[in-house]
Amino acid sequence: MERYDPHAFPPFAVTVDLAVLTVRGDTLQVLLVERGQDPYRGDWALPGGFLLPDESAESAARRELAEETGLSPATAAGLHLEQLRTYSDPGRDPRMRVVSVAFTALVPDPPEPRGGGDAARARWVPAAGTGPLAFDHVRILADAVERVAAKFEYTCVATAFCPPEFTLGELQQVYETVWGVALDRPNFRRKVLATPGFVEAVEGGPRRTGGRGKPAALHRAGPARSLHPPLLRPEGRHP
Amino acid sequence: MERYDPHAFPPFAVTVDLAVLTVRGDTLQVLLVERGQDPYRGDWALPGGFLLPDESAESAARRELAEETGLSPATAAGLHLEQLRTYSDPGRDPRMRVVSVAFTALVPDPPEPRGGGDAARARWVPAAGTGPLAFDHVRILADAVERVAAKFEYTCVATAFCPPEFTLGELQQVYETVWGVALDRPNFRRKVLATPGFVEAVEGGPRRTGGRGKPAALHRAGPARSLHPPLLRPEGRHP
DNA sequence: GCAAAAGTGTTCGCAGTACACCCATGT
DNA sequence: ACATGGGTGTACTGCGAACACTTTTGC
Repeated sequence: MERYDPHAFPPFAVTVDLAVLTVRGDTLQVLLVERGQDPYRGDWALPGGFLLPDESAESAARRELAEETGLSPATAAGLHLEQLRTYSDPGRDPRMRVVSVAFTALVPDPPEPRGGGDAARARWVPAAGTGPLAFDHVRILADAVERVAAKFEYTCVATAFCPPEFTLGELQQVYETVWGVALDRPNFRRKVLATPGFVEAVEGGPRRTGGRGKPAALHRAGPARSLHPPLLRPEGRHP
Repeated sequence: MERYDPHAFPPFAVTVDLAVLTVRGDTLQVLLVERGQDPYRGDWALPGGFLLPDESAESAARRELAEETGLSPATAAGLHLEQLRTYSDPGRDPRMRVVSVAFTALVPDPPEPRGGGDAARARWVPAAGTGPLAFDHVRILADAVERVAAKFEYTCVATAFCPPEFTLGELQQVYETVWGVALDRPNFRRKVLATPGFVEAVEGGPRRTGGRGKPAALHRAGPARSLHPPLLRPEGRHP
């Protein structure tokens, strides 16, 4: 930094890109928007945009998240948002040098697709096997999915995919979807309940989920953020 | 991104900052440079610098790493370098908007301090309890140290702190230093050897380390990058 | 009654823990 | 001889895997 004239630095554009993930039914889905401008006009891409002059990447990401999901800023403020990594290869944007700070957002099921804000169109698609995406977004998406799957092992973020109150069956469904494996229900249940602060029981009547079967007890996300000992994927796969 | 004129984006300066860590004896140390220019002239800071117009953040980080450590580019190319996260708060640089991509580098002990390249002076200092640093570098350093400690649990990066050939005692010393705890030697040994690809035995004569004691067998870092099951810190502490 | 989902109990094996103990070298 | 660090063996314990079983609902 010492040998540069502060007024002669090479200028870059800085953007944020968001991998907004949700679990719907038994598939992990990602929010994509259709690009309305060149380059990649008409292609699908991760939502994102330029940093404004006076905001941090985190602020920009949360602003974009609220715009693209169509949620109120108050609701969007509570969503789980986490920096993934920064992509800076020259040539990743054909127009100019763009450095992009990528984020992963985990949202509970029902935020309706809605082509909110400015994006031409927006939709949820399965995160595995999206077609080609604009820029290097296929790689960003792959990194995001792998990171989330890895984080499930030693953190409590899985509850970010669940509504405020959820059953242990729903939480297990989230794990099984993200990991793509079946888990033993009794063991999963014990493991979760044995971790202090992972989930908290909700007093009051249980509810039925799909109607059939015994009504399940409801739980809330607890204050814990990490899982000790971790909950490891059956066939330990770490790339 | 759609509503912006490509030629009217807000410009930012982009830098890389490096937390270059090593284990010397029984302390984790970080490489600091003395700033030769305002702002923070005369203060200590993490090494780093601006991105050149045609390089990625990774390239810039490796270039700076070679310059600051004074190692040959060929040697520096083999060092463990990993993106940490990006710091973008407005006001983190008093002059202008600077977005910094931070990296963590792990180097084996003996790369001599050397105030290489352009930095006025450079020195190794204990990573815990450095005085105040320039910019937000105290926070970057803290994030780097915590990340490394966490990675030791489920990856094989610890060998990056060791020379090409090392003893299991040295590897254990690295773990104990980074975690700040004592480990049981027989159990550590079995755990490491039971993980395929973590370390490989070197044929040929054993060597003595400090002279005293039984000569230890030498090992090389193996091809494995992850640890399954993980090697957990005794008092599971994850912030 | 039957299917489906929640919830409980129990057995088994293995991995991590905590040691005791032997080996090889320098002083 | 003894201190120092390397290396091996072993008994105990607790968690996770696997699976049987009971409970409560909708149809």
